[in-house]
Amino acid sequence: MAESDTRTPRERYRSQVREEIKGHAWEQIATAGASALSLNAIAKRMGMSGPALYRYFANRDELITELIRDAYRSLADTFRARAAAGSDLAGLADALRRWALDDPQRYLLVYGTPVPGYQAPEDTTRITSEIMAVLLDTCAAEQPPAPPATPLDEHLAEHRSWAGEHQAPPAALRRSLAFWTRLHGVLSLELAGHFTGMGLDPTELYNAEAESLANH
Amino acid sequence: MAESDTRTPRERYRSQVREEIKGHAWEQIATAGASALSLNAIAKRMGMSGPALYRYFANRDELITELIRDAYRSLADTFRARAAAGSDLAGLADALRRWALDDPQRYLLVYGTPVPGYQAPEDTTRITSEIMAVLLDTCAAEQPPAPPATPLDEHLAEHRSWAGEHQAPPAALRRSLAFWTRLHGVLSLELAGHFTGMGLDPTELYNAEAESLANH
DNA sequence: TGTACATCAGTGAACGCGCGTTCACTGATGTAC
DNA sequence: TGTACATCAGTGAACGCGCGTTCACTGATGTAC
Repeated sequence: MAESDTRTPRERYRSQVREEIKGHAWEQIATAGASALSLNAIAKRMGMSGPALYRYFANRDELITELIRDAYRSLADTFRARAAAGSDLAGLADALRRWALDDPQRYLLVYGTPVPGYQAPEDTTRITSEIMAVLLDTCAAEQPPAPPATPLDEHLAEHRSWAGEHQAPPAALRRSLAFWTRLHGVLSLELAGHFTGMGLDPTELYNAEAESLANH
Repeated sequence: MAESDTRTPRERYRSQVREEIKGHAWEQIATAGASALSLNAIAKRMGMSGPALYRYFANRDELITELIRDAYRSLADTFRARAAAGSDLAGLADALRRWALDDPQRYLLVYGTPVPGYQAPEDTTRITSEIMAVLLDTCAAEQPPAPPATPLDEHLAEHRSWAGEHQAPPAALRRSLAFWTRLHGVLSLELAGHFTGMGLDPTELYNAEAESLANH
């Protein structure tokens, strides 16, 4: 595992500071949201002057892009690790929920209201494909008995480019998408605070959806 | 219908300008998002000086609060109108989707990433109750035959404060929540742009969810 | 091992900008007699 | 119908603020001989 680090000390230092900057960026996002992210404020907390950060990121957008990319990556890695450990659909649902609740602002940066005018880097769609591939694998592996065909299956049979080269049957495509949209439905309402004051536990809702997806 | 307007000309003028301000606020939100809403910018577009707006709103937060309230109200009114016209569950799903797509930023202001530090006015929970009441009525009215009891029903039986005085059976509570979370799931992913590049039509997903809710 | 040079991290001053918000004021509109 | 006064919409100047970003610079670190 421990490969020798062939980078020069300067290169190591650079990436170390970059990581530190990103760490402070996440802290700031956690308390004030992504729209309030400020390079000057990060520098101040690091005990540096504002312009110093421009040695590490070309500008504010590049930093945000990097944070978004990392967020996508961490979810994809989480999913892959779970699947590699032999997890079933319910396990993936659990992984998604933990990932979201572990750092709500990270979830919201990816799945919340898009920053207007800002467009995500293109490799995010590639990472999304990775995530969907794990989902498709799992859905295809544990297809429940006799899944009835639905009208949606027809549409998906003709629009399956998002599944890439994956050979999943229509029912698996449909289940993957239902997994994705239903669980995000509970999560996004929960993280936006729409269950507070309703006097019920979103976890119960989430688990019920996950279970219904696993058995249905 | 046409009640006599007992307000003085000045009062009428005031509320007219207030509405005009809100109109420009929505335009601005539509193009740059809620976080970029600026009183000065609104004033400039109206051909007024910045401080003039303080005759109509105490500050920026009060304006945003008013916009959020209006957004909630418009959805509740839409729902009630549909239900009053004898709509079924599928009709409500359609109403929700139209309302969301008609003005995505209005949807996102209510159901998107919350503005950090800002807390919604308390009467929004009351309006949400109105919306849920319409949903519960509809679900209770067209209960599908022999709905099987689920573990979630137990939880909801003990946590039904959000349903107010509504006497809906457990299955109706469950169906209402599923309606709410599943349709928001498709909508929020769609409006955040997570289906672009996937090569499928979110409308098909949405309709399939709506139909599955109506028949199941 | 020591010296000469190049690289590069970080600083401090400065730029223009737009923001929310206050204040004292002008001028038009409405009200009371 | 006309005059005196009060109300109130809107202005312009000013406040302090923090933002992203540039630039010329210092000083430490690494490299070549």
